Amino acid sequence: MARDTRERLMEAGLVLFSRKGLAGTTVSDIEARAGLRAGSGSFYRHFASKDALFEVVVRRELDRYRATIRDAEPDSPREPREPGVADAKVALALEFHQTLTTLDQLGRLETIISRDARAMGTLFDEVESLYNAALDASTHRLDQLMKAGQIPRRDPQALAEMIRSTLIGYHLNTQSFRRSPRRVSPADLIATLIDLIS
Amino acid sequence: MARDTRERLMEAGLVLFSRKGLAGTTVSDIEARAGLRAGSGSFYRHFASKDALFEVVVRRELDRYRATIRDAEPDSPREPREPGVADAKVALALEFHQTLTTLDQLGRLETIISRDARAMGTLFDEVESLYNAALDASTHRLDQLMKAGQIPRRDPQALAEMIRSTLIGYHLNTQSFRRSPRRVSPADLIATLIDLIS
DNA sequence: GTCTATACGAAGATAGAC
DNA sequence: GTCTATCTTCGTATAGAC
Repeated sequence: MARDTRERLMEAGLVLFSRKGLAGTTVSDIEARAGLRAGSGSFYRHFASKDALFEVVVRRELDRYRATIRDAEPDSPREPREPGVADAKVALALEFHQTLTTLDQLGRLETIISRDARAMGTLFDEVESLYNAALDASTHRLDQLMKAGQIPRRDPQALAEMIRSTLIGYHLNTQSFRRSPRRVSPADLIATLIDLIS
Repeated sequence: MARDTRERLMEAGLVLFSRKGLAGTTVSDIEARAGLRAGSGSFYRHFASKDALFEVVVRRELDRYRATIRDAEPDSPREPREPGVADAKVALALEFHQTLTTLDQLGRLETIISRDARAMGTLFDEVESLYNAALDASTHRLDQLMKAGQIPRRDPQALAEMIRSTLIGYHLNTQSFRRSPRRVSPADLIATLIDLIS
């Protein structure tokens, strides 16, 4: 038992909520997974209720999400000076790849959201605004690339939405249907996307 | 009470399973929504158990899905003779629009799948193969368009996967975050997609 | 075919020993 | 801080009256 019990309970909750949903997860399940005796009320020495744990877990994942985004996006909007078209492609590829990685890391939160959005209460609004912020940032970046003549001019908002839809759709698909030999790799998808945009 | 009770129970189950999941839905909920007294066991005069209803409901939606696909895709792979590039664009737009409509109609099954895939047992495999069949059909169509010189040549499989990801991602996004004035309409999305492909 | 009433078990939650 | 034991609530499911 390396980490303390409260920590293990949160980790267990995260996994189980994403797998079986809030209603489908019992406190006994959580105790068992955290190394406690299932059915003993030991859980309640650490959290007031199952719902309380749920909120704590979701909030923490949300904070992690924010941190990941902050890290991925340094405060200064790096504008490469005199960038070539190739640079733009590389930058876009990196950005798309980063988004997929983030989605992977945050997969559990993603799953919890799609499953128990209604149980999340106000936290749901935070997720939504975070999502919209990311979309706005993407729109802005695409707009700049267009103005710089690095990619053809189109409706930047529609394009941003399309790209985000693609990445999220791909992510969710590979989550639901985990085809063993994935027919189209993330690299292939991104390459196609870049090819189309530029 | 226009339709008979069994029918109303199935309808109620469909709605509630997609909203709150299998575990989150109680038989009493279902009874109430079907116009029966909640808590009376009247449900059990029509179905052996909650799980039994779940299977029946999912199977019926699956059959509807198949029927929708069959209707949307006439048996003869209509190959327009001497088609212009404009024709190809129109055909693609119609196809994408059709896909979004289907996803909308089948939204509840979609939600149930993403929520309770594990509870679906062998039905899940049927959904997956259906999904893959649709993807293969799309790949084939794109390949033909490329060979006919109507759209630029690319990896048809990657392109098909990308398009499908986009449509599903868009659909799920607008489901989860129902922004009232949708920032990018389905038409905008499709237009962007077509613009990029051709 | 729906109701009231109820048996039964599963799950949430608490008390108190160690 | 975890355990055993227990209480309570709720949900599944059945029995039998109407």
